[in-house]
Amino acid sequence: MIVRSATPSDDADLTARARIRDAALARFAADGFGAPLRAIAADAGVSPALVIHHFGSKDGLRHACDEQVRRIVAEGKEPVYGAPGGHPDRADMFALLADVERYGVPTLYLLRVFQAGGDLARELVDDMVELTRTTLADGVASGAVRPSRDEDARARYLVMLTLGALVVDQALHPADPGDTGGFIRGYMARYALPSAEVFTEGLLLDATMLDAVAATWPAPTDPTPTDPPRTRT
Amino acid sequence: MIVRSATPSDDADLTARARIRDAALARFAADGFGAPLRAIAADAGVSPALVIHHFGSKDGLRHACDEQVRRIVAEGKEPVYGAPGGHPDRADMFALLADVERYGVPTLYLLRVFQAGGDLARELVDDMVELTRTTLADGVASGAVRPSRDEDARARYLVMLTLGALVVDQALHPADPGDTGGFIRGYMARYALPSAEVFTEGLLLDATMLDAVAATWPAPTDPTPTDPPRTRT
DNA sequence: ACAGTGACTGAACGCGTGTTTAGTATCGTG
DNA sequence: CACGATACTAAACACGCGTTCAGTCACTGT
Repeated sequence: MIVRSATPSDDADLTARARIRDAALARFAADGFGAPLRAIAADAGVSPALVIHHFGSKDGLRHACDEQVRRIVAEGKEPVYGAPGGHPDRADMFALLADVERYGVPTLYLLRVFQAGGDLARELVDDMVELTRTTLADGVASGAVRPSRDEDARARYLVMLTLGALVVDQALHPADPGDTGGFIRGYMARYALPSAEVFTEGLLLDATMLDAVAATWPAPTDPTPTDPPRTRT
Repeated sequence: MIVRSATPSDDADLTARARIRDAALARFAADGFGAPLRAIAADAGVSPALVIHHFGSKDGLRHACDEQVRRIVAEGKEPVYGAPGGHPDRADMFALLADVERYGVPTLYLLRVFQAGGDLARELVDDMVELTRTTLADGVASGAVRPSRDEDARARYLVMLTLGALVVDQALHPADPGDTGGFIRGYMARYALPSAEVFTEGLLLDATMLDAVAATWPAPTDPTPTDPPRTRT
């Protein structure tokens, strides 16, 4: 059993283990998960062997980074969403966005996660879809959001759209590792206006394409099989 | 020139160089650009040394694949857009989409390109942005598309959104290498409806967020194109 | 004082990578 | 036929990777 009596839990962030983890987070965020272990060790000022000693393997290090960023996300989400199932507070959300310098590295790390795919990415996307779904449902109930023919599909699609744009933007114009917050601010400066525009006003003025699409890929009927198989055309 | 024969494999009548190129295209599409040269050589039924002999290096092979997919895109675009600068024909566009089985591998290859970033990705995205810009301008002129406060930014944002969703969807749910068309059809089945819905009807019912965003990030008064920030060290 | 334990390192190992080399078969052309 | 160029391969090479190993150091409990 390992007991860390000499160091308080808060000082744990100063241990070599934490230094390695943070260096890996930054490296992975900057260069992707193909970044060499030796580079991470050099960033942390330790030998490659020590990384293995503390984390067992590169996968173990990756896992520790995942857990760390999960922790950061949870603690950043907490003031915005309050208790689990709570509703987002927009003022706190903007405050969080303004504090983007603090969350720049974890954000870029997450973009690398979504870029690379894998189990954690699927899990996080599912979480975001669920969060978006409930938030949109609240909006629909309060009259702020237009109802959809398929709320689940819309929530997932919106997550894929916004996440994907961030991922590709990062792939196309890699963020300066020294100014991780600049990436987010630049993204906002470029896309905030068209984003707000498209999502409030729409894009197409006539519904011919929507009708054609709705006829070709109809929305799923109610999950209860009491409805007739024929959906509205 | 080349006559297809009833050989067990359609590749048998291609030259080794073309066979290697096609094998690389499929491998890169399936596994990304980190795919080992030896695997590509095995797929093509040749030795790794022959790949180098024909393409000089792995980068050379990658470049040949880029050129090939560029050719395929051009010849697929030609009946839809006609002469350079022509306007898209929607009927031909749907015909092209129906022929997705034929273009499945090049499409997935392109998604890998956008996922990995790099010069080709930037170039292709710029092309697509330009194409989208003119197409949207036509739509605005004909009254089919709503005007924007910043047409350039909107065109770029729409390209990033739709491309990004495809890239992330592929990263999260890798396509079956044996059924590359299934990925596209599945994507359509899942997202065509919410896509058409969002882009014709919009999402938000009141413009408070749009107003706030327009005040924080106003549209450029002068239509000077915003150059992407080059912050590489 | 003294074993014990964990942090830590330099050097090496095994492996997979892209690439090179030397050599063989095959083809086109004088 | 002769011969040079091309297609092609087996084997080896050089290198970077994650990982292992043997050993040193510092600290801790008995």
